[in-house]
Amino acid sequence: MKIERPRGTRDFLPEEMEKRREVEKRFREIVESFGYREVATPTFEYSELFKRKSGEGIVEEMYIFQDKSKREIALRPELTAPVIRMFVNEYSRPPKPIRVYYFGNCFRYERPQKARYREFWQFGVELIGSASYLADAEVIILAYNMLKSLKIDFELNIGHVGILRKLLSPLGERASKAMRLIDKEDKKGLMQFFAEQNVGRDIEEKVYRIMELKGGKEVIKEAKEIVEFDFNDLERLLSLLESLSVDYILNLGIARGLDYYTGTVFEFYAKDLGAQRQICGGGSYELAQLFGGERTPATGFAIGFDRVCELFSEVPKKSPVIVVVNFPGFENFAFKVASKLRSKGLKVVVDVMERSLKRQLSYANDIKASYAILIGEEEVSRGEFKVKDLATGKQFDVRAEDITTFLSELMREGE
RNA sequence: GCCCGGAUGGGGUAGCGGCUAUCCUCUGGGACUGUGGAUCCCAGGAGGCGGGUUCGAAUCCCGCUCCGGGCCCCA
Repeated sequence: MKIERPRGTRDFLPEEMEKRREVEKRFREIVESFGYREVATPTFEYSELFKRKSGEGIVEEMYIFQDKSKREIALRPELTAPVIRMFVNEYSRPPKPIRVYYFGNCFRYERPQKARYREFWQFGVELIGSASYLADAEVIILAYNMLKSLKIDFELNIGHVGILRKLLSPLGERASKAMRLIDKEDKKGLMQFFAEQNVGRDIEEKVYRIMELKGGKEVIKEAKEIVEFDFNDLERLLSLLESLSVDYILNLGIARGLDYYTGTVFEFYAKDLGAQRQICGGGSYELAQLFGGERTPATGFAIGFDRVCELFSEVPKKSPVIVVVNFPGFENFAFKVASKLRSKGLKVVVDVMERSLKRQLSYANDIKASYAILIGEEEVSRGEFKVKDLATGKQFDVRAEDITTFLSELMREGE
């Protein structure tokens, strides 16, 4: 009986992995160009960390187990909480703002479907210490650039939780519940809630109107007529984005069910991804105090790495491979030549199957090698190797001592 | 937790009650003892699991498992 992969997990074959590494490489280059530095946190944490952030309800969706000392452990379902925990525990002293990024696997016990897996990867950043709209602008621009670098089709939606909260402020504690319903776009539940709570007709109507507001900057004008709110930061944020040619849709219906979000929130949606369209989500928040730290403003986002990889269609360039082909008895020469070439940074493959020359060349062809170096009696006695261009079939005699420079130059030309 | 579809060699498939389970690809070898891609030949490898119906099941029925898509959820 074969052993299968656990449900919701995947194996990545070389081709897939090369693509993923290419995406990762581009992301790293961009975040680092913004001055973000990488951090890593444990794969598992006390489940309490995530419960505090997201509520008891998420227990259902987490991989939770007891370790041998009866500690309740959870495989991380996301990375913002661990990063903020790290900030609170041991990284709160550096000069503000702190710019960090992460790339790691996360685990959620959910029903798998297209672009949703039980083990998945998140690439994200946290910008900690600033409450300014400039911080929000920076991370939005950063996410925007990252996704653009993959040449994928997406739509950026920006909202602000403060507007709806202001509107709901007369409800006091009960506002959170309403925010959750708005977040879910549960219109029925919302109407029922308003009725039960005896919320005034006036507020109810205004909430519905705000939820519908979607479009360009002009939407703010309409919003101002509905609710008394300081739109200054939002306006400045949007102008800044516009001056940098960042396309966005202002969507005041974006809400968040959780109280730690403080202001700007944003989501990136991809076309052509079925039900799981969201490829990036973020916003400003305050979490540190929930984990025993000082109240600290932060903003950040997480990109659904697997989802963007599915959309990324470019085939990364592969560096050329050289195959050393040898006749029986010349294995030592083959290995030596290979070592020499590798030390110059070339990718070199030797025969380890003790096959015939013919089969070795056939294999070279199968793996799409660029060049083959032939080593046998003739070559060794003359102090020369034959270098065969596998694309053209042309063959050159090259002196043994010149082989590395000869091939290095060939590779440079090929670029 | 709910709904729909599916499961045949490593990958892609045909058969849909009855010969040794089809074809392509793949992998290894050979034709061809110092030169790849072509061709030919040989070899390798398969009906998810359990039960039922039947003289006989890959095929029909039931259950389970797993996979895919959607709902819910999405921190």
